[in-house]
Amino acid sequence: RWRKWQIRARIQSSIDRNLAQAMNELERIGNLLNLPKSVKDEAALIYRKAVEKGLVRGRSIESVVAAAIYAACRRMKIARTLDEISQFTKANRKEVARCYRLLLRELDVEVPVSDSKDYVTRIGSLLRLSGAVMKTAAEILDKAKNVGLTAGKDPAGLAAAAIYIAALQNDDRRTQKEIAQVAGVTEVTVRNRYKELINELKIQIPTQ
Amino acid sequence: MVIIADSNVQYKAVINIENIVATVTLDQNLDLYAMERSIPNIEYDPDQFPGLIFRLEQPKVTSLIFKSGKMVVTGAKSTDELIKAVKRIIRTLRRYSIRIIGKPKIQIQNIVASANLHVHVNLDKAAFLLENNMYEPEQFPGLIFRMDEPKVVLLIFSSGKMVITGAKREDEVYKAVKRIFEKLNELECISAVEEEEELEL
DNA sequence: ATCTTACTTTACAAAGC
DNA sequence: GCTTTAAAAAGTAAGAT
Repeated sequence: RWRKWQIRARIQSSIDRNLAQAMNELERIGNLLNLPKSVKDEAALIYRKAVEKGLVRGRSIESVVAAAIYAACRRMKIARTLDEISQFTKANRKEVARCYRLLLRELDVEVPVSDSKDYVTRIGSLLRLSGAVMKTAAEILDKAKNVGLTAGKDPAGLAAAAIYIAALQNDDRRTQKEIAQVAGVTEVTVRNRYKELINELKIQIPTQ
Repeated sequence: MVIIADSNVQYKAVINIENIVATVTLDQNLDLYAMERSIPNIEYDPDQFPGLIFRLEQPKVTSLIFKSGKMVVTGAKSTDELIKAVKRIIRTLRRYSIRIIGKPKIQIQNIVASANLHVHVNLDKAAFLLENNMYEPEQFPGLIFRMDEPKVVLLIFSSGKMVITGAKREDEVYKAVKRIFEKLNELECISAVEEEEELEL
């Protein structure tokens, strides 16, 4: 009936208004994170699903947008931590993480387990490392995963340690400090992962 | 501590009940201000939290007491300990001339347990094959699995150790551990722990 | 560099904001 | 949703020594 059509139209317009505001936020945060258009498009798709399912009610548009961005990054294999993303919102990491979990549970969005090799790409580009170093780091991470060294560990910390080793092996020494900083982990974590990788994978470090 | 050994499958789990959360209902209202005045070592700050905090040393539990006469008791490691603790709490209240009428109704709301399967668990594979799971190593090292029957949540670590929570009866804990072992085994997400490693624990 | 303390996750109730 | 309580798992973090 007319009434029903009217209700539907009203709901649609509220969704449209929400989407319009969300797309602005998405564009803003996405640009601050230097995300490619493909990731922003993917995040927009995820966000649209969330609004249509009414998941944004009672939550800030901004934190759901941030969660959608995080999910999109994971799907597109563009490494960004929840901390990096939430720093551009008024919400904290915990709130964005809460929204992310909601998206995972309520939407049919498949998100692969985060891959430390994606962080090699991320850290590598920030430090302008050579392809050779990144390739070596990726190989180290593959071996580590095969022997069960990576389970439960922060992929950013694993990638940082692998890069530290790979850089040494390729005569392009980087300090644990600079790697830790761009990876978003502490030096202690890099050191711990480093020791473990060296010992368990029997990696020889060029002595200097 | 309960050790379960099953001859059919090579299944050996060490299970520990770590914490029981229960509610206790006293059919009467309580004057928390009067209690705070007369009972020593009590915390009561209604601006911060509506409940009064009372810690019992033996058995070591903590109870939150509300003016409605309802309480929450946490920290017990067994049902016996929980019942003993509730009796002592009420005896203590009476000792400080707080009138308690009738007998308390105790309801277990949640049981938290830990278990060790003594195997390595391939979390990446489990995350891919198990339903209703979440594995976000950036956020937390354990895989979170929501089991339907018994309805509990398990935090599974690659070491084969785990946390089981959400159970309302102890047998649900044992059932859940047995079930997750069988499930992980069927999905081939389990591998033996080296004897050397086994010994160090 | 290593130690200690503390926070991440899970479930659950209570009464009130 | 938050506040408070308890407890485990393993990883990470922060501040002190």
